[in-house]
Amino acid sequence: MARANSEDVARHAGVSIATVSHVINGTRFVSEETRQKVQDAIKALNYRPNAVARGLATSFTRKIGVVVSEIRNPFFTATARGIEDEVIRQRYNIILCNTDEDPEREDAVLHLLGAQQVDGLIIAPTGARSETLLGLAKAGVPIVQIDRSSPGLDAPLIDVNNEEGAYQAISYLIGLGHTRIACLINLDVISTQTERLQGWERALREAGLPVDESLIVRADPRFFGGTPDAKASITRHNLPGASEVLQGLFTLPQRPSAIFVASNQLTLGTLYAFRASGLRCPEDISLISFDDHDWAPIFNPPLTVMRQPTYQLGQIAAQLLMKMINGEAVSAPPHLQVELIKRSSCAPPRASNFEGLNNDHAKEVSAAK
Amino acid sequence: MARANSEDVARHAGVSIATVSHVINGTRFVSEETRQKVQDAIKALNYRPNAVARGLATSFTRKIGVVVSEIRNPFFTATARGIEDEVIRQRYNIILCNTDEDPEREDAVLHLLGAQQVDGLIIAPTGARSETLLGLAKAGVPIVQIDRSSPGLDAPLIDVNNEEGAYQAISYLIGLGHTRIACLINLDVISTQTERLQGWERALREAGLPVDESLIVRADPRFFGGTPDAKASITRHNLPGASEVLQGLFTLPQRPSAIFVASNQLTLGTLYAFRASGLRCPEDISLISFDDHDWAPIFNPPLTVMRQPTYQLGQIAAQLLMKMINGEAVSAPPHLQVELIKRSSCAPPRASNFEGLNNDHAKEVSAAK
DNA sequence: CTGTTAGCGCTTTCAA
DNA sequence: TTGAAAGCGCTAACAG
Repeated sequence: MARANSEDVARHAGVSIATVSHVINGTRFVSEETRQKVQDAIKALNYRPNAVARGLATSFTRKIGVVVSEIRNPFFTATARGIEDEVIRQRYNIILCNTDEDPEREDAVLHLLGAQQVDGLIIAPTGARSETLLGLAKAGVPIVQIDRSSPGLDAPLIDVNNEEGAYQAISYLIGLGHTRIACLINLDVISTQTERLQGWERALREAGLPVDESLIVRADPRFFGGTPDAKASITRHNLPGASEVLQGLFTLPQRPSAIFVASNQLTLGTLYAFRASGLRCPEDISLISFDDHDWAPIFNPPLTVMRQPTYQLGQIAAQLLMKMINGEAVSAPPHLQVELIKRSSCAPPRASNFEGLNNDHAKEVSAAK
Repeated sequence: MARANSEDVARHAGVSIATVSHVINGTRFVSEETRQKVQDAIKALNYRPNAVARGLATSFTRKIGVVVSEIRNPFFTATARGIEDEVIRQRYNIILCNTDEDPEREDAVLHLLGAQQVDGLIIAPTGARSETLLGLAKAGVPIVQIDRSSPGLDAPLIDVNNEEGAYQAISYLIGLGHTRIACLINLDVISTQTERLQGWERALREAGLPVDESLIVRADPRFFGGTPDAKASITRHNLPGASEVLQGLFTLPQRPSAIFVASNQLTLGTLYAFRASGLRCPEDISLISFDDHDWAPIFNPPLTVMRQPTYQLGQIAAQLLMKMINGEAVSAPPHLQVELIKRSSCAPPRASNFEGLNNDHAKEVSAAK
């Protein structure tokens, strides 16, 4: 049962193929009578226009590319959902691709997306400069960047006020009385991470606190925590590895009394490390992290976080892209705002943190090895 | 800077357009010499074949549709990732669509996908019979179902042994000494839910335990828990609503000593309800639920779950679909196996569950109203 | 108010 | 070993 095409419809309705096209697209006047005949024929033959043929003729394919590092990262999951909800209303589809922060894979998917003639692109670029991406831009493909920006690319970026958000988070901790606040980030080729690091530093400086480089810790971004699933294909390091990074910090003579986690992918690993080191949160150490999680409010302790409007971020990116596709002028939008959600993982530091207890923990940790 | 097409390449290389096509696709012999000229021209012009034109000519678009109810459900997120990893190797892309378990939206996305001439479809269908889906199947579009099956559709289904998994979960609880085990499910038009309910019932019967219908509770499947994000557009009920459903159960004269949650979307809501009712897990009530979460191992208590191989499920579905697209014969694959992950949310029931403590809780709850 | 026709960029017979 | 040319299904001048 081959699908009918517009010629079949035209024949069935006794009109020309052009008329069929025009009643479908409402692109020129058609008398009520013929319009009805065409509609009937369409129904009778169960005709569905072929978007591929249309795409070839018009150069509009009604598909956009959505490129993220990892769809399992809840940040991107929500963003992708926001995008889809937005574009589906205009009968657009999204082609979803993952890069794993790997410039090679990014390159590969961009080539495919280019070949597919997507009408536009929403991308969370890897940190690396991408000639392929620049080429797409030069070829006239509308592009919107999300979360971070790609070197050399002139395309609107939808992101949050990372520097300010981090500044607020650290200031909150300082207000609680903390003076040694660690900062955990992942890849520093990702602009969000460096921006948040800057916010950390500015807050400390403005408070007249020392900026101790040893409190900056980097960990593998591909760590998602419990890894209940088969993620071996993309996971370089496993659980103990991520935990170890933090444990080095926790056995410092002057252990930090609080930790700021700049990446949602690192939060679970941090919580694991607390547990492995026997640190209680917030009694022994406070925690504030970027991104909320649906389990955060009922975790023990409920997590204080910097929430990002992820779904909305996707929506806005999609709205902007659709405008660009429609040839409308667009202006660079302002940062979205992060929001401090105070729950219970931050508390004033206890005096004991800096004395006996700290040493006890250090002993426990060494004993565990 | 318009993109070069095969004609440009042909001209530049001094050969025919047909030859260009053949060197690109390796579809007939071309002398080493001309092949080289073509390759050079391709490089010089930075030529990229247009997949849309190719799709029109060959009727293979190298796109497959992936239809899930909600990409933010971690089950589908992982599945989608498994699919993408699998198909990207064959230079296929996925078009991702959400249905929200809404037959109308399902219908809409299926129409779009059909128009886009996808080479195949992987779908977690809503419970409703879909003429559009059946039409696609009849039109010869290869289809693989995941997680659940659509009424009347004859397409391979990749799922887990739901009935058996539920049976194992309940048997485990019975082995611990539980006799009143509640079963929380969502939409009973979804086959996974009814299958798990059947497993619950069989385990009880085989153990000679009473099957008390009042222990079967249905809750809104669109509940994701803390909803840190703007999900208003798809969420019918809010937090208190979901919690209430459970609280009715917990104030029963003979409160269950354990609860089996048949949907990962209901787990967070259950944990909220525990908290709201002042029930400690596992001291007052045991919990076992379908699907693992990355936060489950470090939750308080660490959650005992029935883990599903989600990523692998996607991979297998994609492998099967690619075979179908390539015209290979495929046979219905066996169920994937769920795995009981024992952590700490299940414990033997305490005598007090059935006496004083129970009434205390009932009082607390009524007092709270 | 409607029909004819030339593409869109590629694949694929059929010839040579 | 290669080329010419007819589509794939649709849109959009151009004509009437």
